[in-house]
Amino acid sequence: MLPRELFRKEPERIREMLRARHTEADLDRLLEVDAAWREVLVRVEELKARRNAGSKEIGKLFAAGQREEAEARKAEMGALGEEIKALEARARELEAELAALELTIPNLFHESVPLGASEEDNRVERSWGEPPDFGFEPRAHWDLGPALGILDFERAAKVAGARFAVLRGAGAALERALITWMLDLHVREHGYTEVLVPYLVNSASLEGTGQLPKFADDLFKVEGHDLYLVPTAEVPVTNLHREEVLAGEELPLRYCAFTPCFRAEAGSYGKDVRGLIRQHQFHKVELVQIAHPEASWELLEELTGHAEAVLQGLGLPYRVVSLCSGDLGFSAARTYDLEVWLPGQQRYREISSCSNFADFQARRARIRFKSADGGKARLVHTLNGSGLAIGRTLVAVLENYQQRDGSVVVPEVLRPHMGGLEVIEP
RNA sequence: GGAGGGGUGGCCGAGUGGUCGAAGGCGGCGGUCUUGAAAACCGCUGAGGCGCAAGCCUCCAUGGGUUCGAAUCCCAUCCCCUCCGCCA
Repeated sequence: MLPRELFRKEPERIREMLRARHTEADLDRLLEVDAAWREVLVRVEELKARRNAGSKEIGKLFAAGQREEAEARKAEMGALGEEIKALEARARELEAELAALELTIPNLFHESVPLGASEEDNRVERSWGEPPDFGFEPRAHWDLGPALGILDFERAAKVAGARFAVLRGAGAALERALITWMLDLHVREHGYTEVLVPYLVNSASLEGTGQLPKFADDLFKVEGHDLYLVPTAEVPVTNLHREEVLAGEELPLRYCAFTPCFRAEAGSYGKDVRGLIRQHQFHKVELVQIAHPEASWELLEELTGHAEAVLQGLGLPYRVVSLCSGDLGFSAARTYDLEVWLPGQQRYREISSCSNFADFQARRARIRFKSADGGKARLVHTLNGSGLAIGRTLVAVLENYQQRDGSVVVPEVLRPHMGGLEVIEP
């Protein structure tokens, strides 16, 4: 959500942003409704001021025993009340429409964001590691996994449907090792506080971080309840501090959380239908920071580094990409994607997305801070990034550590978490 | 699921129809005192919106209603606590 002043004072800036994002929003209607709402509001408040003064007088007249005079005023105020009620209803209507429109406007983006229409225009910032040279034709994980007996898509389809997977034996252990190792790394090396949060969240939380109202189709909703399966830990973790005023000194708050993530993936039919890349349910270790506005851009670099440290620790080649204006998420002001090399597909694939939302989420979720030296409460900046998506990391490990005979070497850092296992064999 | 109790400012807590945006306390800020600090004492200290401005309007869980006037009365919903039931 953007500040209303901005719509009023600099609508052209917003129009320009919408163009650069290659997205549509009814800004004209928003401006029209805003003007109408303010007009009605001024009239309502005038009438209310009169009624308040009148009512106060009635109290005094009764106290003074002037009953007749008081009754006359009562009749007068009664008529006023009817008028107020009608105008107020109109004002409420307009404000509701304004609020709804406001939620459909995406965030302004940082000046460093490259302009462009699609992921073709994203900018590669740097890369790390070399794609391995196998000396044989590397296989994709959807061949490797089932052959090793650690991945079963068919039985997953039977118990749930498409876009689900069953991990088995060393596969399940590998997933679990990745989760534990990543959490430990962020907690012990990077100074994050681990939190374990609800996997079902209410609609207020989803509005706070920007998934609702625009992206309801991407979510799984629990029938008969105001509850949704979390699409990412970003939602419960950022909303931990919704409607709070934090102490400036304790910023930044750094949280990491492991959660399953559930996504309906509506509109991605036919995309990544094979393998673990795009699932209705996957695991993710998420990093969330709640920051002082002056520190957030630097913290985005830092947080991205924390996610990179995971890939480096696992020895997985990757590159860092700046999302262009057209590819940027609705709430993000700037995003770095980490893309890991997948030998089975001979391409880089997104494995982490690290964003600064500036005050966009904070305004929706009313997360503010106050400095010890007084002053007004100000909006915080929020950031988050995957550190990392576990399923895709498992894919990357299988494909990058495969051997000619179809076995997979376990990355060294994970071995202590897998009972010392060094190689996954059929 | 059943019965009962409750949701008030950064926090705790009083307030059952008008003078209440709300006592008191804690915390915070400023001051007096002090070499400095603590203690003590004094003062200040909620948020949002509209308006060029003076100023006005909202906000006591949320949404409706009654009334000239609602934190206070009525209805609905949500959340928390206690007990009972069920249950990993």
